[in-house]
Amino acid sequence: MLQDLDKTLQQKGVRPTAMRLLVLDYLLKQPAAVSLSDLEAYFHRADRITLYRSLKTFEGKGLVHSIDDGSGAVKYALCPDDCTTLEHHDLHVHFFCSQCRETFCLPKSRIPDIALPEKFKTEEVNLLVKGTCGTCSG
Amino acid sequence: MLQDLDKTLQQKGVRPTAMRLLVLDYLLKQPAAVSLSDLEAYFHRADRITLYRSLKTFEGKGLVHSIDDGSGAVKYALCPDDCTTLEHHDLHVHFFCSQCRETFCLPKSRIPDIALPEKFKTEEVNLLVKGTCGTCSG
DNA sequence: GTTAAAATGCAATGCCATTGCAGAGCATGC
DNA sequence: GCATGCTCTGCAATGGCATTGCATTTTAAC
Ligand SMILES: [Mn+2]
Ligand SMILES: [Mn+2]
Ligand SMILES: [Zn+2]
Ligand SMILES: [Zn+2]
Repeated sequence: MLQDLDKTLQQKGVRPTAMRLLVLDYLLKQPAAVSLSDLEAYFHRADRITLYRSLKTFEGKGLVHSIDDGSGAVKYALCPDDCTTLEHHDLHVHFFCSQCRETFCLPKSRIPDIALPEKFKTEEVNLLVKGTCGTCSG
Repeated sequence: MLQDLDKTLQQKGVRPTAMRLLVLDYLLKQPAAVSLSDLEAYFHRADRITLYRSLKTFEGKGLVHSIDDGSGAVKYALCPDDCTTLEHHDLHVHFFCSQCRETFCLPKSRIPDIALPEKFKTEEVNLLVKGTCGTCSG
């Protein structure tokens, strides 16, 4: 179990420290994206900055991607396996529930191609849907 | 000319003060969305908070809409005529140029319908494209 | 075990958004 | 014209979040 986590980190080129293993373990169990404050609340004995840097390291190595859901705090969610340092393949929709304020990755909702004016070149597309999630509308 | 601005504000239920007329005039002349800092830099003699509240008032009355382009500062752009206090019709794409860091409304690029999982309900959709704008790629 | 590199903990900073409050400006009715 | 009440404005203060510097600890490599 911890072995698996260890291996996951190694494969992405992240050195598996105690804190990083705990953070990864936590991330794997979350149904929704997490903010730094979420992490801080859960690991109340850990230093905020260390948690921050864990996330940043993970992001840089293609382990998580960041999501700006407009809530004021950036959130993070695990990437699909094929993300790397150089390339993030998170071209999926993000959903922010205004009820529970959770943010979800919707990998099945792909982002359609967008027609842009002449000469405009796309590098990255972010699509954020706000509304009520399945749980809250149930 | 100033008459026109005056009328525009009145129609949206915004009382036309000196500052608001100046801000509206400025907004009308911008090809790209503006941040509070932009306003502050231009109206260097005006108070930042007053400018801030002008934008907020405009936003509340359907005169401008706000855009979170991920640059850290919220930007504002004039709404289409049919926006009101209650309803914003800015279901268009926003484009952030990573070169010049300007943000543009692309009203002609409509946002396609997004297929969501069962029970998820859409209230609002934000689509932000990052890349290189026409001017910078020219 | 020694040593260099990487990670951590703590303090400090900076930027942006937002609010409270007192004074100025404006519109209205008398 | 003048008093009155409401809105707008200016200034100060606050709070949240992201980010960095630096000294110390931990880890990995030799
Ligand atoms: Mn995602
Ligand atoms: Mn727009
Ligand atoms: Zn919800
Ligand atoms: Zn550009």
